[in-house]
This record gives sequence, structure tokens and C-alpha cells, in this order.
Amino acid sequence: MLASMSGTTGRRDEVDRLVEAWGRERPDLDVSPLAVLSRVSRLARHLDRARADTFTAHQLETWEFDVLAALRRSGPPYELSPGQLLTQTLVTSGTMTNRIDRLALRDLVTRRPDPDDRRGVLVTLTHTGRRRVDAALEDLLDQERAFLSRLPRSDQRSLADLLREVTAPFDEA
Amino acid sequence: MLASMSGTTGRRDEVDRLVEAWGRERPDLDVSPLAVLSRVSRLARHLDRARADTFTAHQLETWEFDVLAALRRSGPPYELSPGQLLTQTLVTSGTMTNRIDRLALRDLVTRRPDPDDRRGVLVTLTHTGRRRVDAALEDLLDQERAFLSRLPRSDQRSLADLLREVTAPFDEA
DNA sequence: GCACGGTGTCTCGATGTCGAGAGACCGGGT
DNA sequence: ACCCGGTCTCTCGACATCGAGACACCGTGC
Repeated sequence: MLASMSGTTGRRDEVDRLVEAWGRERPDLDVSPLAVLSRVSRLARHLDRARADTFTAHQLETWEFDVLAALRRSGPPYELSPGQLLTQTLVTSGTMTNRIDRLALRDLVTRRPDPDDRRGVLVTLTHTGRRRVDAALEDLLDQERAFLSRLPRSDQRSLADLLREVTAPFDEA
Repeated sequence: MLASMSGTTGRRDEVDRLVEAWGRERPDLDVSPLAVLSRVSRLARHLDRARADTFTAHQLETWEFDVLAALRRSGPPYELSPGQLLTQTLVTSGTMTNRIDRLALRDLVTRRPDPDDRRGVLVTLTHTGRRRVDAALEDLLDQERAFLSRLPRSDQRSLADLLREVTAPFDEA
């Protein structure tokens, strides 16, 4: 039972308990992958909640920030097609149409026909949208820095590297 | 630009591009937290999709597996309260009520009043439910093992340990 | 000039989740 | 015996997402 504990802290988290419970109930299986991937899923959920709180201070929903941030970091003229936006935000096309509609209603983006492709559309960040996302990003980074504050810089890089290795198959396909 | 690359592979993923883009557009900010936490969020999304595919082979939705698995690993008599289930699955109480309703309709769980607390309810795994979740778990583990196959065992443990450190504040609160 | 497979966006019904509030009940204190 | 803050579950309307299909358009090949 203690063999599964290898951290530098003596503390156990929910996933440690989860892995131990499976080990008891299904001793025939190797459940060690869960120690990694269940933590990823659970952490992502916690992050979603925390981010939502941060963004409400800027009158933004998480999904709104996702779209505005993609436009913002694309650089001037802060303009992308719906197709580019949906590959960056990992949502489906129907969802993206809906998101752009609502962002346009709130004057955070504008939509115009693509002059070079009459099937296409270009979504542009407005001045208001840019100010909002810039301010929200700073708070988001402060928050995320706090979450990572327990890890020395070198561990943060190790973590990023290990995660990149796991993510690789998805980003290639 | 190359300074942000520290992995053992020369490959870049979507998050590397994301971090580089922010570095260009907001050189005044330290966006390194995103290298870790954006990877967590994106990986979780990819995992959701992949898991959904695996579970459909067993006629289960991801949310169904989450609930049944919590009951299964709790051990005999495979019985938990809705409150215990929602702390394990990180959803709200309204959602859990809804989930239990539908699982009961499909005869994967049963619901009965708690004899020791008349406010309470106990949710029990049925025989069918147990068979389903046992089979699905094996496929899930095979799939997750494949995702982690690029990492040597020692790196998998490092990754789990680093993630536990980040998750700690959430699980304590 | 036309056909045709591929691409980009939008439509729309179904579905799962959230979140605030209602209602029933517990247990310690007076 | 009663009160009252806390706990547990459920209700219900709002909402974001999915996903398959519709539609217009592109560009290559004939």
C-alpha cells in the first residue's frame, strides 16, 4: 500500500485513494495509468472552476476568454477564421458559430465576409474585446502562478516536458 | 525562441506555439504557467474524447462510467450516498440526481432510502452495472496505457508526483 | 465550360450540466 | 419539548455543447 507513495510529501490526495481502492477491488489489473491520467482530468476540472471565478471579475465566461485569447495572440490584425478558431479551442463547428454570435452581440468581436474566399468568414477582435482579454490574461497568469508556486521552476519545466510527451499523439493527428 | 524548448524531443506541440505567440504579443508578461496548465486542460479534453470512444463499445457514456466506477471501487456492498458520489465525480448535486435517475432507468443502479438517516439515499450497483464497469475498466486501462507508452515507468511516476503537488491545494479545500 | 470531391460555415434538435432554491430531516443546546 | 443552524437530496429553468446534415463555394481535371 505504501509502495504506491513516492512523492516528496507525505500527503495523499483523492487520486491516491482512488488508485488504492482499485488496487483492492481489482488486484488482477495494473491501474497505475490512472495515477497520471485521472489526475489530469480532475485537475482540469478544478482549473475550470477556478478560472471561471477569475474571469467573472472581468465579465467574461471561460469560453469567451478562450476565443478572444486565440484572436489576441494571433497578433495584428487580430483576425482569424472560424475554422482556425475551432482547431485552437478544441470545440465543434456548431459550437463556434454559437460562440461567435454571442461575442458579436456583446461587441467583443465583429464578423465580416472573407474577401478571398466567399465561403469563408473572418472574425476580428474589437477594441473592447482586446482590452478585456488583456486584463483578464494578467489575472489568469497571477492565479496560475499561485497554483504552481509549490513547484520550483525546474520542476515546472519537467512537468511541461512530460505532459508534452503525452500530448504528442493527439497534436500530430 | 528556442530557449523555451527544453524537451528531449525536438517536436513542438500546440501549446509550444501558444506560449510562443503570447511571448510575441505580450512580451511584458511571464506566460510560462500556461506551458503547464494549458497542457493539462487540452490533454483532459483529448482524453474525454478518446474515453468516450472506448466506452461506447460497452454502451456506456463517460458520465455513466464515472458513477459506476465510484461505486465499484468502494467495494462490497457497492453502495454510496449521492453526496459521496458527487465529491468523487466533481459534479453538482442537481447533476448527480439526474445521473442516478438515468442509471436507475437502465437498471445499472438501484436507489433505496438510507435506514439510518431519513434525509439520505443509498445508491447500489446492480449485477449488470458491475459487469459493465468491470469490462469497461479493462479497455480503459489498455487505452490509457497506450497513451503513456512513450514514457518510461519512472517518468510516469515523476509525472504523477508533480501533478499531485499541483492538485494538493484543491483536494485539501 | 462542366462535373465532382473537398472544404468552410451555419442550422437545429437532443442532451448534459449548472446553480439557486425548496423541502425534509438531523442533532446539539436551552 | 422545542428551536435552529447545518446537512442531504431533489426540482427546475437557463444555458453551452454536440453532431449530423444542409448549403454554398473552391479548385482540379476532363
